[in-house]
Amino acid sequence: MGVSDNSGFFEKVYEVAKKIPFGRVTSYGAIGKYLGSTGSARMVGWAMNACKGRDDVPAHRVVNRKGILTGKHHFSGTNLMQQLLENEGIEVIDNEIQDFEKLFWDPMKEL
DNA sequence: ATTCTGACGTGGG
DNA sequence: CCCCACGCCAGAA
Repeated sequence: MGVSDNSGFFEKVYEVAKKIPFGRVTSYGAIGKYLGSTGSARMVGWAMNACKGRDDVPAHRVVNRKGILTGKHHFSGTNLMQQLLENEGIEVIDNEIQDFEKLFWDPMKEL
C-alpha cells in the first residue's frame, strides 16, 4: 500500500488526528464516530497509545468529551501534554481545557 | 479459553 | 451539576 495504510483502524485514527488544526482539539468519541465506530471511543485511545514515537500524530490535541487531559499521564513526564497545548495558545487549568466548546474541532462537521 | 483492564461515551437517577 | 451502570473492542496475563 502507499504511505497511508488506511486498512487498519489505527491508521484511520492517525489520519484524522493529523488533520486537527493547530490550536484546536477534538475528542476520542468524535474521531470514533467519524470512523463509524461510535461506541468504540476506547479504541481511539488505544490507537493513541500505539502512536508513541510518532511525532506526526498530535495526540495531545485529543482529549475526552469533557475536555479533560485524561491521557496526560501517558506522555513523557507529568505535564508534557498540557505544555504542548499551552504552546498552541490553549489554556489548561486543573487538567481541563478552557473554552473547550470553542476550541473543539469536530471531524464530522469540519472534515 | 477466560478474565480484566483501559488515553471513552451515553443514558438514567 | 454529580454518580452509577452498561456497552464497546483489543491486548495482556
